[in-house]
Amino acid sequence: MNNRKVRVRFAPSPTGALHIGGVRTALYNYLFARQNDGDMLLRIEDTDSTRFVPGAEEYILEALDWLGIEIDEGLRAKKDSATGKIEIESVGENGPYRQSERRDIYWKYVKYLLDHQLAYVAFDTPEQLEAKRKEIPNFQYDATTRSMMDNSLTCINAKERALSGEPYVVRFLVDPDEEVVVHDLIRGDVVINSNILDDKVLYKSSDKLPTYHLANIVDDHLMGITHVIRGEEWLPSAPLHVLLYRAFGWEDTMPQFAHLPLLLKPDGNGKLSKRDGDRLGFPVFPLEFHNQKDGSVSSGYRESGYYPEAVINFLALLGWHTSGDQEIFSMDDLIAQFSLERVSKSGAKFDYEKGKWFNHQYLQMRSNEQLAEEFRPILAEKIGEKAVKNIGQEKIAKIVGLVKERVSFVSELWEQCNFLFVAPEEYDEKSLKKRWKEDSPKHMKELLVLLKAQKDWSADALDATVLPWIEMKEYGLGIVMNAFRICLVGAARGPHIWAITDVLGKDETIRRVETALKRLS
RNA sequence: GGUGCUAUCGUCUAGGGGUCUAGGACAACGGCCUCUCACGCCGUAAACCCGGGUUCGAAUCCCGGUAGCACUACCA
Repeated sequence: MNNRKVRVRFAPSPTGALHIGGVRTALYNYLFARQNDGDMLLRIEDTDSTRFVPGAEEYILEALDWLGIEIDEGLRAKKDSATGKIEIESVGENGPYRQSERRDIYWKYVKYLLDHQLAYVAFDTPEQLEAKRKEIPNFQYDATTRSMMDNSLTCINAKERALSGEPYVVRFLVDPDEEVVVHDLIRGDVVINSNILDDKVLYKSSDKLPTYHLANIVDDHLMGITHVIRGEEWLPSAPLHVLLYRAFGWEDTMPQFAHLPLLLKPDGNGKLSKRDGDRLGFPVFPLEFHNQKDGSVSSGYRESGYYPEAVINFLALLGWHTSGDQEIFSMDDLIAQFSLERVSKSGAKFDYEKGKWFNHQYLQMRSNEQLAEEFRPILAEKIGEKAVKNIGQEKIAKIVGLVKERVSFVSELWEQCNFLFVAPEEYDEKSLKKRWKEDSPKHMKELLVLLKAQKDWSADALDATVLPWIEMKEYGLGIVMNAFRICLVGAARGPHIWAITDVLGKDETIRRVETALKRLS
């Protein structure tokens, strides 16, 4: 058991977009697999056909692909090099990797349980169960109640009824008064008395599919899964899973469990939900999702301008931390340093502000050339493709380098540097009030003369011309420079003034001062 | 209601009997830098849920309480 190759799986349900909490679960699985030279599998758990959402599978796979979470076995995204469209490919010998395609496999195991009196057939309809729940407070289908229900334990002709097509389910027969121990890698031993467990439905004849619990155990066993790393919401059903492994006689190869703390709402308490994102204005999904079932559109981190590395880094630290002070982790850092033992036990509130900070960090690490490339489409939208071409990548990179430290997202670049591409249309009132003085027009007129005569337009040369003049006239550096800045930028903001004149060039600089003089005198 | 899990600054967390007058990061606030706005740098404020016990000594171990969360489906 200890010598087995580490194999973990991420097993989402295709019921919609992949929630950010699910992404973190996938990430931790991936980190654990990579760290131990193991395999990361992806299996689709679609045993509830009624909840299937078209496109969800593709979405999940594409999201993991975008984030750099690689799948070794099972279903994964394959990008068509020609069209860029995402296709699904299946790799590995243990398929199919979609539970709905594994019907035949499961029946064998259901039969085994039935044949060994470890499970039984029940005919109670949902309505009857509902009535029972109303009739008896805290009703539970278990050792204390199964004898009064309609099942193969209480009727003689169960086989005939089932064969005749009467709908039935198969329930797990849970023995009472047993202390079931679940060893959890994060929480230690969790002991639960089997009395509180109910006889879970393992299989329904209506669609010939098992429920999650049965399919999950059978697949994990068949696929050689060694570690089950999943959300804390599964902890209460873990004892049932242990019992199932035991029933099948698979205890010696039963995976180890690790139940991850939940991602909580930023405000108040409770699990982070899609609604919270809508309400508070941040995405809870990695990619934008167009729900084909209900037509809704949900925003995604990718479309909001996040870098996958930033999302990974942010998510990794929501529930896990090293003993040191390191905050920035590349995927390789995480693989090297991650450990399940250091995962927190308590839920983590989702702090969107910190997510922004991470993106800021990663944006600063990018080269100006890279950023210029990313900024280009936005710029083209603002000033036209032709103008962008005329300016050239090199100059755009230079401009981006001037302002990148002020932004967290590429999309914020435009508002920080628009004045370097387009002359100001109007002048910010607040800036004028504070920085445009009575003498400013006079100052600007004199400055204009100086600028026009200037041959060397380098920052140093301009500095050497303008500063002594201000000093000699005793105008005050701040007063002149800020007025000058208003002429060029339209407000009291932006990079160093000589960086601006450098980008603008002599002609444009002079033109802007003249325009301002005309409008502000 | 039942069962389980959890509990350190507003948030993510470090710490696992003495080194804790509790460390880091985000956010907040203040200062420095400076022609502006940012960035950056420096600093300030900010926490051991409560009560018992064990111990010379408890944020740390134990018990109880409280609170929060999760689960309690022919959903996953």
